[in-house]
Amino acid sequence: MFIISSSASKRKRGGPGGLNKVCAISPELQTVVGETAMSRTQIVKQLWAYIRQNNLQDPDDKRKIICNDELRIVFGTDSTDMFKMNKLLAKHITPLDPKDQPSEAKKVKAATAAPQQMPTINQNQPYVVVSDALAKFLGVEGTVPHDDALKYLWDYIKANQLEDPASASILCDSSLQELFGCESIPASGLSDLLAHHFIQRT
DNA sequence: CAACTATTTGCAGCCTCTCT
DNA sequence: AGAGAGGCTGCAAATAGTTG
Repeated sequence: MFIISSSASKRKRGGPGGLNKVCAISPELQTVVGETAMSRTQIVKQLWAYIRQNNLQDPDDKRKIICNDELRIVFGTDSTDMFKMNKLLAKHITPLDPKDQPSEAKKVKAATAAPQQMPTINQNQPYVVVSDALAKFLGVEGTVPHDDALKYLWDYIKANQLEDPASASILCDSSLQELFGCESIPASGLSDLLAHHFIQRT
């Protein structure tokens, strides 16, 4: 967080690839992050969300991670730390078919085109005014950070075990049915459905 | 080929503010 | 004015692909 604000001018290089490249996720790791393919950064993000959700951080040293049964299968150890975690993650991340990569990279590249004209990356994370139904679901008064809404939704889905890995879909409980108006939704379409509840950016 | 990209928390150093 | 306390900022570490 501080790195971006302090040295944004210094960090002009890098790009859509690297850690932002979408990779395939092993079945073991899929049970934790709930996706079949994600970028490394997203995987790490989801993993930390999972760790917090299940209180798997060592109280004495929050960089250390105590593995539950699922993480033990993934990492093959009872405990690890945030640095080793990235190393162990590499075993569960494999590059997607090269044919698929250009389009994805292109998409991100297009989004970051003309970087000299774009002030900072933080401007891509505005607050959005959400529908009453979503505001009620999230427990907010009407506005919410765009990314946090999706994150909260995933946290809720995982907490209530609403994922169906077999069909890569999400089973809607009463709250989600009220929000989305259907009994199940494809995991890949979650962000699109969520976007329907965004009224305007602030 | 080095730098950059994202993510996390702890630690060190610097700066500012308040109190004596 | 000097000293102490507290807050803020930046770096460290791992990962690998992309870019200049």
